Amino acid sequence: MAPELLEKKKAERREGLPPLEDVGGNGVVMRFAPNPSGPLHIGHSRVVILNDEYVRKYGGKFIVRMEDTNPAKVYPEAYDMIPEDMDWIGAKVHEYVIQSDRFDLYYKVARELLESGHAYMCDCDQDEWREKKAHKIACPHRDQPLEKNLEMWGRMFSGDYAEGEVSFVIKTDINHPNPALRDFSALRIVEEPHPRKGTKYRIYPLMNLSVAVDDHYLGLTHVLRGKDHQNNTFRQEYIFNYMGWKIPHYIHYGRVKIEGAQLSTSVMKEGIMDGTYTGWDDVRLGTLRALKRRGIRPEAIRKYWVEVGVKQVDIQFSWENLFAYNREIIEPEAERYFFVADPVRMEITGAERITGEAPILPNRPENGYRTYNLKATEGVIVVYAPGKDVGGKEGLFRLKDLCNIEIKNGRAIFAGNDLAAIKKGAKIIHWTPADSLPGELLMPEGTKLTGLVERGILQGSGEMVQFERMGFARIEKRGKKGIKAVFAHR
RNA sequence: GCUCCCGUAGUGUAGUGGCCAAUCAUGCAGGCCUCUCGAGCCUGCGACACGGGUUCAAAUCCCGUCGGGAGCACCA
Repeated sequence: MAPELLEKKKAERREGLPPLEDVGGNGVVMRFAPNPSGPLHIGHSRVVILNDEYVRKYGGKFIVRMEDTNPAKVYPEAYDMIPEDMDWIGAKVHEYVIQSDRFDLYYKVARELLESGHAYMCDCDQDEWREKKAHKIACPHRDQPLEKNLEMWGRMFSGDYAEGEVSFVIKTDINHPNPALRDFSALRIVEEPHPRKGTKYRIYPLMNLSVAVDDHYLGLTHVLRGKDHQNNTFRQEYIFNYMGWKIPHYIHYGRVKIEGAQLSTSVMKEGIMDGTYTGWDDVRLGTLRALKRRGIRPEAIRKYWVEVGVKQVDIQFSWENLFAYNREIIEPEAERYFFVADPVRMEITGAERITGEAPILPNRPENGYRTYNLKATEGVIVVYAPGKDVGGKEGLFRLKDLCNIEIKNGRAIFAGNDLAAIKKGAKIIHWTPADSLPGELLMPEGTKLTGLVERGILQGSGEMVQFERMGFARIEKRGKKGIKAVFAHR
């Protein structure tokens, strides 16, 4: 028998995203529909990446649609921040659409729905209406004649009603077993001025109307949305069916639980206002701006979400896994330096001169070395070491890439340069020469570590560095007076 | 209360009836390495929620239980 037949066949492991169904010759048309209430955060990035990946894979069009049909939730600067974030994350957007430019279209469709008997005008008390619906009871307006609906429609537009007094309701099935799917409002009065349109409009669509209308008129073929929209999809399907439109493929992905970063736009906004946060790129926030500042590469975020995929399972976001992908990207190019936090001054005796060198990039020695040439003044050579490593401790230590020292009775004595010391149990620590620069390292919790950084960092130019034995960091400021860096991860 | 969705190692993921005593990544533990709490190499740890059924055969199909999530707004 041929040997290959004896071997166990391993099933091919699927790479990348699962294929999309029913892709036509012109590819796909997909959308990302953010509410412009603030900049994008890590949660948004999932659907952005997924859409972008599919449009790249199949060709077609990626539309970003600003869903600003609730003036109270609009943060005007977001109209500019979102495209910036899309660019940073590396998404290729073919078209931007703003819903507040399309009110007339929503009115037109709503009017058609009213005339075809699939909707009604209702001025019931909101609470009573909801209560009736919960018990499968139709409100008196549900079956009123078209003339009456048209009359109320006209009065809504002419200003006879105040906010909250009337709404345009789409009929579904008042007896539907799923209470979430019984008749729903689709147009309501909003008096608050719109950041882009001022007081031009008073009648605002609710998302189920505007989304259905736009998904149709923008020609969407496939829509990715969170599982929390499942019922909205069912509601919108009523509109599609009433209008005789072809329904795009709606694909629902599971909820993502993200811990360890602030994602609530309102909390972030408030915190920035009152000074709790330094801005939208405060490292404690989960915004893309904050991640950028922390040295997280968009490619790592992309890889992470592609790996997670589009399943309906709810998942736990893993910073560890994201960092692992990021590390893979930055590790080869992050220049190595020593940063000593909480430095302890050490006076090494027993040597007049100590020299050493260390590669700037361990895997690319051709990129050069940091060289150390320390000379004694009045019999001592001064270096600084991390308080947590040497504070109050004794024994044999290896100053990485320099020499061994023996700490005894609080004094440091030169102990040769034999690497065998490591085998004998000498703890490897990092250190910094006497002429080092002040350094500040901003940690993800918002705290700052202060310490010393070796001068060689001034020769470097890369954005990302690795402070050996501490982790990767992004350099924000580099100058003769010192450096400021933001911690990324180990 | 009603309705919908989901349930593979710590985390994410592959797997749609036999090739699964279950894939890959990450994590963790140990080892190697003339020097990092980084990288690389090697070894190990670790999962089909549970119970029935269908079948010669089930992670994969059916039913039930349990567990998780979502919705029932004139927010998105």
